[in-house]
Amino acid sequence: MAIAKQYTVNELLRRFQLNVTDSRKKILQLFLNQQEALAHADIEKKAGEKFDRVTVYRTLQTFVEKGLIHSIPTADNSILYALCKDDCTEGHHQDHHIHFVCEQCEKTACLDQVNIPEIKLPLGFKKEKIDVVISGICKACS
Amino acid sequence: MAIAKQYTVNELLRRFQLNVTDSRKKILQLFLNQQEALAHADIEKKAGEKFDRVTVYRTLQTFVEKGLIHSIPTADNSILYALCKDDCTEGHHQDHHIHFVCEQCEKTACLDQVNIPEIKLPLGFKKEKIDVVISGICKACS
DNA sequence: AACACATTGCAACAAAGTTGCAAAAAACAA
DNA sequence: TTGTTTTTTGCAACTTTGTTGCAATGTGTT
Repeated sequence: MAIAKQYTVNELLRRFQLNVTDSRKKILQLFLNQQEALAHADIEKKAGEKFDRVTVYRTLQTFVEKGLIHSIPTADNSILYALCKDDCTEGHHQDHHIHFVCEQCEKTACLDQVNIPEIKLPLGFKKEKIDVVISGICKACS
Repeated sequence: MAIAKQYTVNELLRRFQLNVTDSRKKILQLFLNQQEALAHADIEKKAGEKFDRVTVYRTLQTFVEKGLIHSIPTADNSILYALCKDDCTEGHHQDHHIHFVCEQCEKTACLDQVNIPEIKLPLGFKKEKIDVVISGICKACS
């Protein structure tokens, strides 16, 4: 299901079969307003009025399960979350885009334009999902 | 610097300019005996006699800094460690191999044979480092 | 052996994440 | 709208994970 800006937060939540609540609206809005990926801590801080830490955990988990956002593991052992641009469905994320981590501004973005070339695995290995994280200097910083 | 099995643990530690201690020998031996990547928790458990949690943290950190092992971030927000097969040097890891996570046995391995194809980034982005994690079913499980 | 230096383990702490449960809010039905 | 059911929230208590300072111990060197 595609997440496009023409939908309101309420409409989006409905489309993803989620009850419309305050925390979900605020947190989803955060993602819509934002280019780069967000960490749990960012969300706790930026979500305007403060929600309980537990609520943020549970909201993110729900969003991932329903396919609104996907998670990106990072080198420093934390998880970032970003909106799923398209064809992510409940339980199965198609992250066929790459993630770019800027070493200067430390922001992480999804590069939707870039395709991941086919990678041939040795005999016997079956590929289900591929995650590519490239770090370097982003467009804004160079 | 290449890590080959013909060297003893002691020799390896010396070569990487590390003092030879009990915990370092035991932990390095663990990695040498093992195909797949290890999590901090695995190491605490498997390291025969128990070392303090702090010692394990510090030993792993030292090994990463000196280039004996490299770390692999995982989707469930934990870090795995694996031996560096070759050309990793102090402070700079050349992880030009991919990591494969089996969804069945949950083991993570480095596929050294597989090369990462060139990925063209949009104008303005400068690539420094690339991490590829593929999940699916491994050879042993299929 | 004696020295300098590096490493360890303990304790205390900080941060991150989880669970159960009662209260509050949302959805649903009449 | 009102009442009923179901979902979500926030709190408290807890577990797990990771960090820091420091005294004691171990390692390398002469």
